[in-house]
Amino acid sequence: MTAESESRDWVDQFPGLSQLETPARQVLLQRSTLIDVPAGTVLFGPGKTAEHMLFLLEGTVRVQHLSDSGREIVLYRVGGGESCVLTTACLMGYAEYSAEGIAETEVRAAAVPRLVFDDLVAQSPSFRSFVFTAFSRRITDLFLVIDEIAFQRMDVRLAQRLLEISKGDDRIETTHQRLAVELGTAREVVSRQLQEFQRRGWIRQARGSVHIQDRGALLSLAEDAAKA
Amino acid sequence: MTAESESRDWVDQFPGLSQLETPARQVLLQRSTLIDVPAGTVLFGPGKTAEHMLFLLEGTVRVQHLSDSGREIVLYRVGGGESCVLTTACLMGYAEYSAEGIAETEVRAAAVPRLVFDDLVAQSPSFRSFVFTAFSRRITDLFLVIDEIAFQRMDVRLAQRLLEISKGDDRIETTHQRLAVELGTAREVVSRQLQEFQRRGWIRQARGSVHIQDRGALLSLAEDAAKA
DNA sequence: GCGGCTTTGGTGACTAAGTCACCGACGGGT
DNA sequence: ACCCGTCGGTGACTTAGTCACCAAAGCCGC
Repeated sequence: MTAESESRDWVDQFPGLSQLETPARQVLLQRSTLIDVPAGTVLFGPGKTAEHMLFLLEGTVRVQHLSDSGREIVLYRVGGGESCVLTTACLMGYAEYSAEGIAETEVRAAAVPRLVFDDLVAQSPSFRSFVFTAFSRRITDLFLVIDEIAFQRMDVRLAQRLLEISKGDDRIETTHQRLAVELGTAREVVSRQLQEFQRRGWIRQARGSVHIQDRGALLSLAEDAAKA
Repeated sequence: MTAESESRDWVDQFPGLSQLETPARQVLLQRSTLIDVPAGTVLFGPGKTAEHMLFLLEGTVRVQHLSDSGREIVLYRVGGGESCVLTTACLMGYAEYSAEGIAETEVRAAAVPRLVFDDLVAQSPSFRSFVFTAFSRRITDLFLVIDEIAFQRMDVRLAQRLLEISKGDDRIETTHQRLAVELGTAREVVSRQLQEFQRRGWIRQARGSVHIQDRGALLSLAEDAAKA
């Protein structure tokens, strides 16, 4: 597959755009730019104005909030086949970013300029639907995040995150501090929970990494949420 | 002012729609319906599909989330001159409500049918801008809610809420249980904090109400957030 | 290879918040 | 007057967050 045909096809990677009308699809493909950025790049953040809407093709972007008090919390992740509504929000609307987006892996994305985005929203019913769907999914997701922070026990949340981050692989490369930011808690709390997990034989710890030993046990703890 | 001229003018109550093009304004006015509902009405909630977008003219709507575990938390309020993006989200997009909206006071609103809404988004640049602004404001608001729940002390949050709810009047008609739902915490926690406030002479309690005695003290506690 | 530095993780002691179980007081109804 | 549901108070306990440190592991320059 040549680079050219690849750049013609990226729209197909978005389930929400499968119904996209041919003219709109043409506009999207012709007036967007493919970009590649290395892991760790800050894609957007306070003070940076967005002039493009991003459609993620590969990789994941972590969106986190920096509180006034200097603490951080991970809000959500955007993966391949999704668009980043936060850039959309700032494209069209209101104020600045109050959160930053960081490439967790190498990221490939299609950048759509502001004016093209606006035009597509006006012209294409299915593009509109895609955009609003993304917004409402994000909002209901945030409701769940709030719920989790307010009412869920830390051990359950930590187990969920470990499983979520590990994605199949049993070895997780991360520090206690980073896990604390994931959950919006303190490093000591994570350290103590991990010790307890290790004591029970569910994980093994090493400097800078966690090794899952008993995925089933973590899973059943993580799913306590449902039964409660 | 007759009922008719009043129904022609409601668009002016929305700062975000001041730039609205005349044809769009006509469509909005002619194809919307004014509704009045008494306090306590559930405007939307799980299982109810929305066929209208709501523009609030008078009153406030409280949006709260019901967690699986049966607990609740107040997410935000929508007041006069604002539109309810959650209904918008569900109009256009994805899934069902995961939250419910309750009229806190008597509410007057303009209801815009789904198709008219879609049409306006397509036709009017400034309507688009209004809608996206509302979405992004809501999302950044939710970020702040998350931040508050995760990192703010309960006494500070309670003081903030008391001031916010009281809006000038020193007498607040509410129960400890309701305040607990506001903050997503337990009733006992609220009771104990209120006792402490009373001990310090900041408030006076009575069954079903709280009387603010020292607004300044509450305010300085509430603003601790900034200095920390 | 050594000495200092930073990053990472461990720990105890304490405070804040949430949970559980229970009680009593108030305020309508009938 | 009595019953009952709502409202608030309380003690005992668990969980989470904070603070102040410390020690071990990697890193870097020399």
